[in-house]
Amino acid sequence: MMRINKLTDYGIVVMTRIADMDQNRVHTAREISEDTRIPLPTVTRLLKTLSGNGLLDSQRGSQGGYSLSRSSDDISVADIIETFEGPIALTECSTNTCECAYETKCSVEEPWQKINDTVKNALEGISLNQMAGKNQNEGLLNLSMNYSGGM
Amino acid sequence: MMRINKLTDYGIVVMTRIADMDQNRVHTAREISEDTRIPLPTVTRLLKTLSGNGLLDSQRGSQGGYSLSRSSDDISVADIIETFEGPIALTECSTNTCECAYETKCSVEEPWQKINDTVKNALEGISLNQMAGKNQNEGLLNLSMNYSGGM
DNA sequence: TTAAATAGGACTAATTTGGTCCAAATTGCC
DNA sequence: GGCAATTTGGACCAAATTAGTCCTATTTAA
Repeated sequence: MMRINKLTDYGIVVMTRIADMDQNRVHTAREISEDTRIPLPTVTRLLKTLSGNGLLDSQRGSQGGYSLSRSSDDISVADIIETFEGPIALTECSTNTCECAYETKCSVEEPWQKINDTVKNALEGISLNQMAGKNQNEGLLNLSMNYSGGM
Repeated sequence: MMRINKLTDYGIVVMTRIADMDQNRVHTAREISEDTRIPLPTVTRLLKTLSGNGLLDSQRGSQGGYSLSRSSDDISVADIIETFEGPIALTECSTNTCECAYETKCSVEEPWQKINDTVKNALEGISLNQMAGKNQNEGLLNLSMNYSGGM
């Protein structure tokens, strides 16, 4: 079904939730778990990953917790996906290590790179801010595709 | 890594290969296997799926084989992906059966639908013809994204 | 000193995926 | 009519990936 992993999905939910929260204080794993109803051990792991990849700042110890490392405008859905799944690459061909067994130079490689770029651009174009509920006015997400006639 | 399944990838390779071949005759599983170097049992299964979903016509018996069911211009990458993986849906939220446990109405649902549509449009915009080697002149793939300011 | 947090990593169960194989049905050809 | 070449349909298993949990160490405020 070509979908992102469940944990990645959760990660986006968690990030969205944090973006919706008070930016002036940190939020604990327990708080986020209760809020999202995602089990605590799982939330803990998500937050560790997000923090380890620089999307969240963490503060240890009592009164510690997590907060966005930068403005929700500056965090994209692609950022979060890549945190959990590595570089966005729909096929091996989309990476630099494409080694198609069946031919010296496979013909689908180049098209795949373009397809991949398109998907990547789409995901980079959506900010966490747009995902968050505090911006529920419509019209924030206005992606559109243009298939231009020329190169 | 958010990638399509290997079998789907193979499926695209197989379809591309068939599109590159002589359209005036059918092609056997064995022929395609030798051509793509994908093991025969696997190719067999791919072709069955593709034929069962209407992307290929099949002719049984001696001298039988497979051929494109319609012009390579009219077959998109999305068609092939959906054949193997079902409807393109990056998350549960992208489907109609979204049942986010953590809230009555999850805030990320609507954005996900738009993200999904964007990706889907991108994949629908690439035809098999564009993937095939016979059109190796550049400039055939010219997807671009427009982030318009308004709704 | 203690309690409340995060950090790091190991571990297992569940699910998905990839790949193979077999028997049946169909069709052309001798 | 019989044989050989095909597709069809489905079962099956091994491998890989993913999801989820748990334990211990470290940090920090009160």
